[in-house]
Amino acid sequence: MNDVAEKTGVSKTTISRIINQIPNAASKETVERVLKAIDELGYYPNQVAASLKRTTTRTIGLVMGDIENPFFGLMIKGVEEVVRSSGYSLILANSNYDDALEHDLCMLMLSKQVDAILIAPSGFSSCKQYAPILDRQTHVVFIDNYVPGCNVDSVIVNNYEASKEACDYLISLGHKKIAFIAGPANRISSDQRTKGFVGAMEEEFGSLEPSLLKRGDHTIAGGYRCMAELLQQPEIPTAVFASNNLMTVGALGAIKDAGLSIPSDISILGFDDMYWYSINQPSLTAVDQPAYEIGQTAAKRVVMRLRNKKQPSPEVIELKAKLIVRDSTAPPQPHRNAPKT
Amino acid sequence: MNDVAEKTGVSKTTISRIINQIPNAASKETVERVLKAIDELGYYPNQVAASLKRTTTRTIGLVMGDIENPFFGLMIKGVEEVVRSSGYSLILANSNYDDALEHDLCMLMLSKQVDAILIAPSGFSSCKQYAPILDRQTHVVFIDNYVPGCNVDSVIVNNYEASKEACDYLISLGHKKIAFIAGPANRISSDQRTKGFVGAMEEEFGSLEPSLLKRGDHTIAGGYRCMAELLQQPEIPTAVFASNNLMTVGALGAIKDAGLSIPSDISILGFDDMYWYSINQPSLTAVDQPAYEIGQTAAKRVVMRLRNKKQPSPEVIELKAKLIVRDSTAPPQPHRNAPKT
DNA sequence: TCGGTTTCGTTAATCGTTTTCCTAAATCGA
DNA sequence: TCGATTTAGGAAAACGATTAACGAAACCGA
Repeated sequence: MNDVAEKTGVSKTTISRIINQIPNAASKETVERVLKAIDELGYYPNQVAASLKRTTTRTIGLVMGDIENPFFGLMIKGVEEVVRSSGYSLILANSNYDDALEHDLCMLMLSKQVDAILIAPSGFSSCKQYAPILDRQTHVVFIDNYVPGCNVDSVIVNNYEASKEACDYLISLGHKKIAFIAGPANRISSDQRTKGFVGAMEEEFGSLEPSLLKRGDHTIAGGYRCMAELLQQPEIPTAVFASNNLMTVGALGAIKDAGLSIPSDISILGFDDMYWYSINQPSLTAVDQPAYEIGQTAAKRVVMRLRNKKQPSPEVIELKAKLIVRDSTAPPQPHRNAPKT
Repeated sequence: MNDVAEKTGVSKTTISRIINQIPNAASKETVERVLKAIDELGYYPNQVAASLKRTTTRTIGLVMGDIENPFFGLMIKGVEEVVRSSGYSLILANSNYDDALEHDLCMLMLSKQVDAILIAPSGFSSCKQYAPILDRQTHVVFIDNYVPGCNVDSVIVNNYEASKEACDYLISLGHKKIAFIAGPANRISSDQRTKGFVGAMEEEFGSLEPSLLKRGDHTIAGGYRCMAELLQQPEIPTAVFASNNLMTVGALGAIKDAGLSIPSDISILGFDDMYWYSINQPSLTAVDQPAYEIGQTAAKRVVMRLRNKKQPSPEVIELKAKLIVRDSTAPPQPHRNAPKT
C-alpha cells in the first residue's frame, strides 16, 4: 500500500477509500491513476490488517461432525454457496462427533474472530456446554440439530413427523414386525426420529417390542451390526427403517450377506435420500432431507444477522423432509425365506 | 490482554510469552497467576492481530471444483484432518469448475494471507493462468490434477495406468466393443484416463472406433446422456467404462431405464470407488482412487513446506489407483437383449 | 462579496498482538 | 570477590490496514 502511495503521490487514506469504493473518495483522474498503479504493482490488500481494524473478518465458521458423509457434504455446499456469494469466506472444521474437539474448534474460530459460527451440534444434551461460545458477541446458528434450552437460531428438519410418516407408510403396507435402527440417543435430531417411529408403532399396536429397536451410531458398520442382530432373531422383521444414510447402507450390506432379497424377504426404508438410491436395484424408498436447502437456509440466516441492525429473536426454522416411495418397500410376503446362516 | 495485564500487574510482553509457551518466559508463580487471570477473565487471544504481527495466519486454503462430489468430500476430509492436527485452520471454497471464479477465490485467499493454498485445478490447460497466484510467496500444492508447465507440488493418481489396466481387464474378459465415457478434455487427470483407455484399445485392436468414445462432463446427467447415446447405436457395446463416479451413476441410470441387466447384457466399470458399490445389486467393479490419502498427502506436503526451512524442489507425487473387480463385469454374452426402446 | 456546501485530500491514531532491545537481579565459576 | 552468564521482566516499535478529524479549493446562491 505504501508503494502505491509513493508511486502515485497520494495518501494511503485515499487509496483505502478507492479500494473500498467509498463514494466521492477521489477525482476521476486520481482513481484511475491509483487503480493503474495497483494493477502494475500487483498490489492486493492485506485482509488481516483490514480485519483487525474493522473488527470483522468477513469469515464464517462451520463445524460439522462428519464432513465425509455425503449428506453433510451437500449441506456444506449449500452453506458455502451462500457464504461465498454474500462476500464471506468459510472456515471448515470436522469434529468427528467429539464433544471436546467440537468445543475447541469453536473456540479456535472465535479466536480467529469469525463473524459467525454454524454448528452442527455433535449431540450435547444440554446447552451448558455451549455457553462459553454463546456468551461472546459472535452470532451462532445451529444446523441439522438443535440444543434444547439454547435460545439460538436453529435450522432443522421435521424429524419426528417425517419419521412417523415413514413408519406409518410401512404399517399401511401391512407390516407389523417393523424394526428400527436408531442413531445416538443424545442427539436430538436422531432422538426425534426414534420417537417418531416409536410413536407410530405405539399408536398402531399399543406397544413396541423392544427387540425391534436397535441402537446404531450413524456409521455403516453400526448399521451392519444392528441389521445382522435383527436377522439373528428367531422371527426376523418384515421391514426395517434405518435412521440415517450410512446405517441404511450397512443394513443393506447385512441383508445382502444374509442372502435375503429386497423387498420380497424384507422391506427397507432409510432416512436421508442419496443420489444413487433411484438407480440401485431395487431402488430405495427413503425420507428425503433437503440437505442443500438446510445449508443455504442456515447460511442465509447468519448473513441476515450480520447485515441487519435489528436482531429478531432466535428462531427454530423447520424444513420438511418427505417420503419418497420406491421399490425397496412392499407388502410383507406370507412365506418368506429364512436368512441363510 | 490489557485487562489481564492490569489484573496481574504484569506486562503484555510477559503474557504473550506465557501464552505462546516461550521457554523461560516467567517464573512459576507468575505463570500461574497469569493463567488464572486469563481463565477468570475468559480471555482468548485475537488471532487476527497475532497473524498481522506474525505475518502468518496458520490458515490453509482449499479450492475445489465440486465439493458435493463424495470423492472430493473424502479428499476434503483427508486434507482437513492433517491441516487441523498440524495446528492450521482450513478455508474451503468451491469453484464449480469455473476458471474465473477459481482464480478469484485464490486471490481472495491470498488477500486473507493464507499460508498455503491447495488447488484442485479446474482444468486450465496451461500454467499461465496460475502465474499470478504462483508468483507470490505463498506455497501452492495442486491436488487431484496437475498443470503441465507449472513447477509445483502436485498430488495425483496414476490415471493413465489405472485406466489402461481397467480397460485391459475388460479386454481380457473377451470384450471387443468397449465404450468409454470420458470427462472434460482440458483437465489433465481426465485426459490421462481417456488416453489410458485409447492406448489399451489401440494396443489390442489396432485402432479405436470413434463412436465408442463419448465425452461427458463429470456429472450424472452427462453420464446418462452419453450412455443413452451409446444404447441408441445399432450394435450396442458389450462393456462400458465411465471415467468418474457421477458419470457411472448416470450410465447406470440409462442402462436401467433401457431395461438392460448388468452384467449379462452389458458390463460396466467406473473410475472412483464409492462406499455403496459393494452393496449395490450387482456390486460394481471400479477403479479405486485413494481419495482420503490424496487429501492427506497433499496436506502433509504443504505442512512440510511450511515447517521446513529447506525447500526441496517441487515434486509430482503419484498415488496408485487400483482396480477392484466385483460383479458388474463379466465376459460378454453371445445372445444379448437389445435395449427396449 | 460572503458564508455555506461539496469535493478531494491529508495527518495521525488505532486495532491487539509479537518481537526487538533493554535492564536488573540472581547465579556461577574460578 | 569479580566478571560473565542466565533468568525474569518491561518499554516501545512494529504489522498494514481503517477512520476520525481536519483543511484547502472550488463551487454556488443571494
